[in-house]
Amino acid sequence: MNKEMDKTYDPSVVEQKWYDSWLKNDIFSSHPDSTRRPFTVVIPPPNVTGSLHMGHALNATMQDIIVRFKRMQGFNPLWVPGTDHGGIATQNVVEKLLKAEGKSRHDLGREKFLERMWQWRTESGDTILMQLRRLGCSLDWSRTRFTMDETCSRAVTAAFVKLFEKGLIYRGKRLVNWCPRCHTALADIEVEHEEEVGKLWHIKYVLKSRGLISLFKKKYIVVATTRPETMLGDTAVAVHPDDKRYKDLIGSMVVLPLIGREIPVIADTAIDPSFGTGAVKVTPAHDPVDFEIGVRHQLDRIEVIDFHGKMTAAAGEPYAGLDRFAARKKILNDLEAQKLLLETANHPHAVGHCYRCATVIEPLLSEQWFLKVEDMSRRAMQSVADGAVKFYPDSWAKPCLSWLENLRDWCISRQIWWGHRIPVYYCASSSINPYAGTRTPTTDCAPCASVESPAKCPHCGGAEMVQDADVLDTWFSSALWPFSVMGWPEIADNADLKYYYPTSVLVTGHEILYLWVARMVQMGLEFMDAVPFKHVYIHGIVRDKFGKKMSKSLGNVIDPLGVMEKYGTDALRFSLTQSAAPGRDMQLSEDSFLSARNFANKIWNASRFIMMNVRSVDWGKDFIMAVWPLELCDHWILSEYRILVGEVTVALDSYNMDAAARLIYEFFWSKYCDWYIELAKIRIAGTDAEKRKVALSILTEILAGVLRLLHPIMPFITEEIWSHMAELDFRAKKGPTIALSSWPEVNPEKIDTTAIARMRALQEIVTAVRTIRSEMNVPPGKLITAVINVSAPETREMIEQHRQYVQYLAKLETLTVGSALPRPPQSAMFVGGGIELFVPLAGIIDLEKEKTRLKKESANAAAEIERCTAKLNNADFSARAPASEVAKMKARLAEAVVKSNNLDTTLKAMEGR
RNA sequence: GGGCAGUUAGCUCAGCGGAAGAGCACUUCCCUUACAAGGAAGGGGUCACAGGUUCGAGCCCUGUACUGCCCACCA
Repeated sequence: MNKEMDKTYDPSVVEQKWYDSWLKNDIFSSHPDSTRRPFTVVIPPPNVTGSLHMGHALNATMQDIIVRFKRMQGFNPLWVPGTDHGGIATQNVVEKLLKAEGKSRHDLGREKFLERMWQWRTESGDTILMQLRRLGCSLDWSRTRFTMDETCSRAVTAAFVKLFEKGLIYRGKRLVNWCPRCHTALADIEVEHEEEVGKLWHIKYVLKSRGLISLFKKKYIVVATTRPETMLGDTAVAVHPDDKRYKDLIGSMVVLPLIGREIPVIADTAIDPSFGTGAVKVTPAHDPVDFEIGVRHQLDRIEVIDFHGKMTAAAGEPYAGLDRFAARKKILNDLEAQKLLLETANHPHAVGHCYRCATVIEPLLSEQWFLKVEDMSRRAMQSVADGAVKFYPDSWAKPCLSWLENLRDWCISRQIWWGHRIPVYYCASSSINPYAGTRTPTTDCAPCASVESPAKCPHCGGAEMVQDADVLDTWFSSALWPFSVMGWPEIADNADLKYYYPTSVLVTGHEILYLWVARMVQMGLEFMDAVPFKHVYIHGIVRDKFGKKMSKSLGNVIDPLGVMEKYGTDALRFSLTQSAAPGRDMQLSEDSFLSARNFANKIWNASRFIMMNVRSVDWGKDFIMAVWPLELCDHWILSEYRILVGEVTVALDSYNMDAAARLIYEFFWSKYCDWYIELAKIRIAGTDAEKRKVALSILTEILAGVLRLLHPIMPFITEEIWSHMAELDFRAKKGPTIALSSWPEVNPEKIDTTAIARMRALQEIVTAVRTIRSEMNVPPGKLITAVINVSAPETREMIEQHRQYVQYLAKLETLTVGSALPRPPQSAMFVGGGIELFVPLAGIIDLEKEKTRLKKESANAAAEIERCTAKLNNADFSARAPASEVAKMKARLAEAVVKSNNLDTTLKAMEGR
């Protein structure tokens, strides 16, 4: 550990070493411990199909920051890792593999196919978990869960049975969102609506002659539709009951074009008379609104599209067997040919797509299992409303509430094979058994839900039971995650559940707020009688530099693994953290990693410099901290550090990780490195061994503090540097790994505002000299002299006392301080902060250039005088603004006046010369 | 159609009631023994627009315009 540090920070040699070390020392695992407060986080389980993308990296980094922060604060943190089986998505992946072999899942059969699925999951399912290790995540790997493992599966079955027995789960033939490609039903929320410019076709439905044609003004009624193919299943035409145009047609019959079926004109208030023609074709089997109308008017439901998206036999010749879009085309042609197509208008409208494969969703009638959500939603809303679940940022509470409020029953059955099979069993002889085939039912036994496969029918004792073929929506198991990972439904002796539940915070992106977060709240309340998490921290979505969502298909993804490879994991983490304003999406480009990488290198080199010098000192037996006496810059940097610690702690406590990152960056680079290290060099290079120790002590103390503040964000580099500080005894008190060191605590009362003000004044002088140097092209290395006039005696004395700071930083050979020293000939000038500064530059100075510069300054001063005067002359300002503001303004004016006078005097003298 | 964000330097974003900030990019100078992945200095902004509140407004209020996202059964 005592070896010299390399000249640049090389993440590749460091990261693996420390992660292994953390694992070896078992510092991430957590056990219930009544003497410590728990802090629990469950990871949003990534799909087993996944490889780590930027969204995962951001999400995991945010959680790791919080968890590491809490660990250092002395909590007993538990962060549970795991993966989601990812139902449809994962099955699609394996089906694609099969397809490449020229096979379908049906060729294999359910059992063989599932074997194949498990094989795949065993081979590839842990990839993303390995990648989370690479990211440095402090997850308790001994608790790794998978939604389809034994623990989680038991919870899923138990939850289903409980809900079933409570009467909240029911089966029914409903209109559901069907994906013809994935061949399964989807929940409402799994349908993605996309605005598309479609067509609105106006079609003529001819009225049936009743022998009293003259009674009608019109011979036909025009309906408007975006989906003409569904007309084959029309069983009515609906108009609004108060629509004068159609009032007298209600009750009459029209002839369905192409088919010739006679259907009634009905009145329903669901119709908006102002849209289209005000007359709507009603297809109860293929449209949710029409379905409802159909229920109200007892209309037939004619199913004309099948589960593959093809027209059924019921659609009639010549359409039967055609794909739905081909049928649409043909129908339009046929209507056109019969002069029944009156108008084709462009019509932007939202079209539903499958969230897994983007196929256009087809509303179809089918038998599905539903979960009644009304009561659960009500309780969830209550929790959000009364703050039992608190959102960060809280602007997400309202959308969450309104989603819960408008929630309809959840379709939980899926017609795929990969997932938790629905634990419902039918008596084989029952009329209810959907899998009876040609068998003649002999009983009416109701199906039962059961954790174990029942040996016989609980109703008739029949020995043959058939399990439902469907599996549960993958989000059903996800919804149980916060307690299923801890072994629910085991409650009695479940120490984990007692200790760790409810979890402390859930960290996630807003794209799965409803899909997942809201449902966990519902399920947590239902089964645990307590919210699953107290806080929800919502971070943004990672976008590319053009603001587009990163996706493989767009080809704009930045691979986090590549970034880690190229810039280091800490650079990736810092970069993500810095841009992660709560709730706001972030645009990421390659540049941001570069600056984070540079920051890491800066930390590295500052540390290298300090350690190099620390080692060159003979400390005696121990490394002694805080050796007296301290001087101004020590008080200053300690004060700035104390401010920093307070601000970073507040930021992390309120999930403002971005602010924490920026605060540390700013302090470390612009204060600690740019000023303090430079000033400390005076003592480090000096001959006074005691002073040298003081400077190095403070440098080390603050470095150790900053490393700890930074550790949650940049775990690897901080640990590596920490290890290089191994021989310093203060470290022993703070733990063998920085991950278990204590979070810095400071006494805010010790913040020395005078020291801060004084340093600011000195910095201003240094900057002024440097500016003059730069403007007059004086090389940085060339020693020059300066003369300062200061009117205030205490400031003068302060500068005298710290002249060395100024001389060292501004590279001044001599510095003369006085109150009314004359302007040296051929000198450049600066006025400000109560001082007048001259830099004699005989032979170097360009007097014309200097005059121009001073004139500009003079004009600025004049403008300032005007501004301040105007403000002070405003009676309302003096009367209403706080006294401190008025005083500040007066001081500003006074300074500007002095500045202006000094500049003008000098300018006059220069003119006269 | 509803809702929620955003609009500040060329780019990415901080600041959210009392003198316009950072990083990157740009210009000039510097390989000064921590760091050229660096140092010093500099140029660049009527803080989207219009009203209002206030002694005072990027900052609060009300509209408007764009941009993005979420929700929604106008066929």
